Amino acid sequence: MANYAGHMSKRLTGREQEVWHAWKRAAEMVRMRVGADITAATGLSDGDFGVLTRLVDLGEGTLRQNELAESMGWHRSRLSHHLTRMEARGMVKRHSVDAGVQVRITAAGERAAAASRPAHAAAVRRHLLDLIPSEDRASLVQLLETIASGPDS
Amino acid sequence: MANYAGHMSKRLTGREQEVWHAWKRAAEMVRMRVGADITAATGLSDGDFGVLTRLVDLGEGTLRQNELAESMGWHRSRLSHHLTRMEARGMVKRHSVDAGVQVRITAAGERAAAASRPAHAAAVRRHLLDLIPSEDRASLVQLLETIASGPDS
DNA sequence: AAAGATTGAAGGTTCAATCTTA
DNA sequence: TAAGATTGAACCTTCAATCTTT
Repeated sequence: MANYAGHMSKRLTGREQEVWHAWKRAAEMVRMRVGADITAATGLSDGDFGVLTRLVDLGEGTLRQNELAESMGWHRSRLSHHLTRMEARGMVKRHSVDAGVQVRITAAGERAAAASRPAHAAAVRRHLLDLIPSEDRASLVQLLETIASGPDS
Repeated sequence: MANYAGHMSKRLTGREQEVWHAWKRAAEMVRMRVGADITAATGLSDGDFGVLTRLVDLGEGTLRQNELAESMGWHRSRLSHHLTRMEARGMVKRHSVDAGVQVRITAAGERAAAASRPAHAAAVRRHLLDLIPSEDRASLVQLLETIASGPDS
């Protein structure tokens, strides 16, 4: 059987493995390092920080739950569980509106987000941004967006 | 206060956020998509697959637990919990040796790894490799390795 | 029916404390 | 003492089933 595009073989070639392993290791390392730094400095998880800052930056304090899920790239149930935990800690409040749920940041959530931004920025710079030569950034973003949009786009 | 290298500001600039969000979204999407495809096709998680194939490819069926943790980029306790679950399912066995633990793949583990390779290769190609232009691969790998090696390297 | 959200159970990850052995 | 490994608790993620509203 022919193999014109390299898509038929039953396992990854050495070159393919090299890309895959480099990708996985880098993604895992950045996730672990940024997560550990943020949690140690602020007590928030990376997910907490993402929720709070999106509410502030995208919605001036409030978003539909579904918009929030979309902007984070999270599935509904994941966000639902996460908001349940954050609501219990007083970071956000939910109330139902037409055909959905509105999520609003609390005063405590705003304080936590504001207080955490410097540590978050420092961690992201240290573990990711500073390691990318500035002349590579634009093309990297384009590639990452292509990857994020997926095979069916 | 001066800001020579862009490292003093208390939050990410728009450009920095663009890189960080693109990175996070791409990493999350690839992880979710590959994970879902593999689990649906084989019943193994991505972690299971990584453990089994490393045992086969790097160690001809057996590795020190510590070497395995290092090659996966995992912390000790994470691997320990994972191996406990895999051992309960009969995929691997552990036995202690000089100053450590030796992990060995079982016959069932070998069968599972072999049976899963095609689905794994297909998922990785579909959700990552096919989306990277081949002329970009070498430079991407180099960048990912720089990122993985971290700020203290 | 379709979209948005929730739930519970099972599996995965982290942190700190502990244990074991060279 | 130091390195390798384990444990339990808390937290996070996934999946499938369910519920609610339009």
